[in-house]
Amino acid sequence: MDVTLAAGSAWTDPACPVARTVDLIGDRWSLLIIRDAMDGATAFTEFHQRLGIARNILTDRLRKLVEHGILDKSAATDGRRQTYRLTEAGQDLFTAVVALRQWGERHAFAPDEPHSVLVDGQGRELPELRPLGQDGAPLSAEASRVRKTA
Amino acid sequence: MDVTLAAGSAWTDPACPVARTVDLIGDRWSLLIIRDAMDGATAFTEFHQRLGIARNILTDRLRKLVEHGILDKSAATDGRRQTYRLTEAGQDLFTAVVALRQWGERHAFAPDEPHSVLVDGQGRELPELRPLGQDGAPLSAEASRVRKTA
DNA sequence: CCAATAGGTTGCAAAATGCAACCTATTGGA
DNA sequence: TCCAATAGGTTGCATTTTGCAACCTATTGG
Repeated sequence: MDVTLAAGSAWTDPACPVARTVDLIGDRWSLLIIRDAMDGATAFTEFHQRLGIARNILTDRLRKLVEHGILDKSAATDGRRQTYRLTEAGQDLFTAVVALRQWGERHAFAPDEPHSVLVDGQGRELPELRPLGQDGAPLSAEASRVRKTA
Repeated sequence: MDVTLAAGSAWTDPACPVARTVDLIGDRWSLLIIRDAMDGATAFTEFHQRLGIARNILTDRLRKLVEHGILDKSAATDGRRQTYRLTEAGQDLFTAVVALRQWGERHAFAPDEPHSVLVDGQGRELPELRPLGQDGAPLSAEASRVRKTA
């Protein structure tokens, strides 16, 4: 596998996986495009209507997401449509999207404010995601640390 | 609790917790500031040096993160320093940071490329985070759906 | 065969970002 | 006691990114 950012641009912090991920999808729109793709959107117009994003920016973001191996672009059977689908790497962002969603539910809404809910096949809300240590106990930021590369 | 964006600006998608979270921390720097705060950074200069961010932008991001209840600002015992600490809401972003980190480890590095590693108190790497259904089985994006608010 | 649909591109204005110089308060040491 | 260094900003200006609206081309269904 060969992973690259745009030609002529460099990683913000090459050794840090968080920074690399932010470099790839950390703008105002990419994650929402991915969210909608997970919710079934596949066509340009569909993303445009759901998001209210400017068309030229959407073009650019879709191109970059394809470039970065997160979306796959193909011609639909209907010859005028293009189909954008999540690659395996794109689907693997599900965990991150769920984590951001659950944080938003807890901290970005007033207690009485309604919001959409992510449910499983049986219509039940998902349990809260939490990092665990190797021993299976919940792990906090203070109880962990970043081991720098040699 | 009262949650607001900047005065004069509106949520990109008010009913969606993912979108609200992105509105709050979805720019090139906020998540990296939070990452460094989790790694022990507390002072303006410390963030500036670790990130290589422009000073005026750092000032702006720190102010917004404080405004949004993610960081807390206080005068240090050393009268010239300010101390920025994660609030409870800020610490609660740990799950999201871990999810983004683990995705980056899996998809933003070539197999032989070195990267920093997050370890628990005993120096052991964390297990991979995965969303589960109420039944405890791993849940994929396709097996879930978003239930819109009435 | 023609209007509607789909997926763009282009030009220009507005906003966000980055850089470097400057400013003020506190501090520690000679 | 004073003064250079430290810390945390602010300001002005250039560059980059974003947003809006108009335009373009190919395909489709009636």
